[in-house]
Amino acid sequence: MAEPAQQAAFLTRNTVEDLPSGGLEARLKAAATEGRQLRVKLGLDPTAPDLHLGHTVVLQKLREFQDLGHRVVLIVGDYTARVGDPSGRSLTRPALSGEQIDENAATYQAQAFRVLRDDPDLLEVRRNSEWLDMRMEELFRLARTTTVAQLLERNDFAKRFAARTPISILELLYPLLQGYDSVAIRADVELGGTDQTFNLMLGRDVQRAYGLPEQCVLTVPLLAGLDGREKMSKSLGNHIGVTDDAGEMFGRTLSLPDDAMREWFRLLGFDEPGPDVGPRDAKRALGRAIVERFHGADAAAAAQAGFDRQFIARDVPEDLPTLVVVPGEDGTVHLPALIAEAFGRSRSEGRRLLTDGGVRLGGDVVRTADVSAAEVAGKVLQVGKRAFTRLEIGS
RNA sequence: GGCGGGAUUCCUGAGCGGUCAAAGGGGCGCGGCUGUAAACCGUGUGGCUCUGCCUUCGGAGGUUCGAAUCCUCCUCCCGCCA
Repeated sequence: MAEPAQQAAFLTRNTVEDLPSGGLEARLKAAATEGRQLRVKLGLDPTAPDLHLGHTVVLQKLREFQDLGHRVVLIVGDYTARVGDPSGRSLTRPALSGEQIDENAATYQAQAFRVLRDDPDLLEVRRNSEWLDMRMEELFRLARTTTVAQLLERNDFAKRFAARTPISILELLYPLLQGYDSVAIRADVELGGTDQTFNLMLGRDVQRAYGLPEQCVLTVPLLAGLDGREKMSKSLGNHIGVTDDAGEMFGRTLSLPDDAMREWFRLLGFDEPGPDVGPRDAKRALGRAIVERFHGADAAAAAQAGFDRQFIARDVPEDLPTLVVVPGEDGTVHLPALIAEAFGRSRSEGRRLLTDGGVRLGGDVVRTADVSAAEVAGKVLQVGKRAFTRLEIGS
């Protein structure tokens, strides 16, 4: 294992804050003296089933800890998810069922393993229902550790309080529950996005109140979404899922605004291309690197080839699905119906697409709703630039 | 407990009782220019058996020839006072 100072320098690369300042190095030294691994905590609430690239930034950092021999403790927030996080505007977010949480949790773990090393010495997966399903008495003890004033220091809360928008008690309790996780697993370090700084720091207070050493806090920047503005989030639809297929990953990456590209390279841990590489090629390199990480080099090459074929050569992709068409009695087919069936849109939308010139048949724009069966047989129906299906006549 | 405000289509946010499937903006779709970038331009954005018809404006009733718009009750949200 490398010297603590070197480790600290390596681990704080591309992070925003290391709190308290220099705390990580001190902790690494102490651990080295005691001859033990650090316990590095990350909590994830299994509220949505899939991880995206944004999550992998912090996972990547955890992986670095693992590579240095430290132990990652991944906490699946099954209990907190069950309560239903009331923050944000999603007033109607329903508390998830136990089964659904179990399912999500399993998916999470599987996806996290695409980044983390699944080695029992280096990874421990825990669920916070193990300790959060506590007696009132214990909750009282936890609640005594923190004052309302402390909680209101959080920017988020402060703003809402000032603006007189509602803050539920449950929301106030959330940071405490998260902090208790740190107590339960005796975290040496906790990681999170910059939006988690307050919660992570509060974990220190909670640990202290329980007579434990306080964890160090390491925050990583939030990865911007595909729009280049908001942080990546599934609900904003600006994400790339870690389970997306290779072509999807590559294509979506290319839609990233240039401004956000540098940051993506950095946060995702890829080497930036030199200054002589133009933005177009740099982004293609980024796309390949991303696909390669999750699907391998062959898939990355194939994804790029497929992309070039489809969008540069304007050719139809390989392996397109076939839709069997049954003509009407008069021997014609109704295109809006086909569009609806093939691409999951409504017939009305299909009609609009036709009049807007967004539909191609065998490469040529069609604007008529009804065409003869002979005209469509064996041809490729295309909507927009991305949706294709081959048409075959059936009976 | 008292008083007041609100619930509109993906989001936001307009909406004299008829001309409202419902303004504007955002987002998104399609088209153009391009590098599936940005910026910009055009266009569309409930459904359908589509010159019309059907279902939508928190829920249930009611008034009316006619209601997103008026009344009643209900549910939920918010603020102020206690």
